[in-house]
Amino acid sequence: MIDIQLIRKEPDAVRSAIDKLGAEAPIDRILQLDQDRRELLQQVESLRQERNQTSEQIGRMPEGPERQELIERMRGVNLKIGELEGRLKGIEAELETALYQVPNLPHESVPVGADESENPVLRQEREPKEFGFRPLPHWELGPRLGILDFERGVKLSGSRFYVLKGAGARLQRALISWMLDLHVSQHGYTEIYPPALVKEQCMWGAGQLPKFAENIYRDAEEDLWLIGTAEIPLTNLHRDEVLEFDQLPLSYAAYTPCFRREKFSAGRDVRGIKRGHQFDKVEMYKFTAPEDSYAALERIVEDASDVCRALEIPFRVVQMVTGDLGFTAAKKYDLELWAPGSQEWLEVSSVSNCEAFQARRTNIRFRRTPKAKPEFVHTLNGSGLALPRTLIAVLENYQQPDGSVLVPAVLRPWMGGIERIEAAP
RNA sequence: GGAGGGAUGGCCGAGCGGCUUAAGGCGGCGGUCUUGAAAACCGCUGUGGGGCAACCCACCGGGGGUUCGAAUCCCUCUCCCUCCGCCA
Repeated sequence: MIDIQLIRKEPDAVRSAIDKLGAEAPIDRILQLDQDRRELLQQVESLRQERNQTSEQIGRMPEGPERQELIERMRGVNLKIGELEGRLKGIEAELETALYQVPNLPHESVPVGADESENPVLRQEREPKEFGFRPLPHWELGPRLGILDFERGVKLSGSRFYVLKGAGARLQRALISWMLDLHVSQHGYTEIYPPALVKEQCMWGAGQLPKFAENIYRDAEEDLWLIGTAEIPLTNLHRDEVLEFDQLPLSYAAYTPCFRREKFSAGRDVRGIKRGHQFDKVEMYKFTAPEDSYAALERIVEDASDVCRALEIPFRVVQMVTGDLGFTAAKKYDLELWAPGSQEWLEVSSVSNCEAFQARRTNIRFRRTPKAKPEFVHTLNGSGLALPRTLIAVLENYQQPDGSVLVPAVLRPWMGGIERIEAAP
């Protein structure tokens, strides 16, 4: 959430920032509730002060009519306190609900735009190569090679599920291990294996709730929710902690499965493995001091870019305009790999600086000096990378005229030396 | 799933319903002493909120209740520990 102080002090700036997002937020209601809350709070506190002082006095008094009279009076004061507290509680609950609905505000450097069609492409590395034949989309290539089975995926779990088999399954596993090793040994991340089921509180903390409730799977009996991204457990890893300044930045890399209902994408990308209900992802995550977060954002884009570079597949970096920032990001970039068979740029990574938005929701702070007041950290996340789409890009870019697929050189050590994936005879 | 035990400040650990404004200790910070350090002694040592100054309010795992007054009594939930059952 954003800082209530900011809403209180500069409501017009907040309103215009939310306009740029193309979003809506109950700013007027928040201002009213905030004012009501403070007025009530002062009344309640002065009554409580009276009760505390009088009760102490009663404790010291001998039995007698005077003491009884004070006790009687305090009964009345208590009644009043109870009534005011009830009202205060209601207002605070409503205020919190309203604050949780306010999206993060865009950083001043983010270009204003209505939607994704206005996202500028910042740069591109490598040109799509000439194949000399018509490159196949992965949904044809995979089944022909016997490494991708849609029918059996549907048999097991319904639409948007598939089975990877043989060299296909191994290729994904190789990608996961290689990416994690790259981030851990070359980019300074600490590997984390987090739970894929988390409490509802974690969903609010990471900003998945309240907006994306329809897209989340959850257990009907327990308070356990399936993560749509490792960003969720990683955000909450340090919930309610006060970190030391010299610990920062904390950099984590995690491999997890991700689960999404895809209710918002009904009918879109139904072919292939581009958008499923379950997919794997390697995620990068950082906790930084506020003044360092924008340098860290660029750093994560580079870390994700290194993956694309090493795979020797054309990719580009796209900046999200204000209208495409989503709920939690103040600034966001996407990385897209070229898929020559599908003939499209595939979003394989999304890199965001959430500033203090998630830290405020999860109460994650740090102290500059041992005596200093705790401040909220900044949090950043970026895919590094999403597996199915990376797999698509590898298969489609490395396909050969004879229908086989070469294994990218960097992956061969993780593939037991296999250099080429060929259809079983 | 069943039975029992527990949860108190950064840590350990006391706490008959009212001088608890949470004892005491450890650790940490500052000071005195010292050439310096140690020791000793003295003081300070949480978070959030409101006023934005003095100050006030809340917080003893969470929530609710009893009372003029709750760390303390009652209900409930969560987590941890021990044992039993089940289990990859």
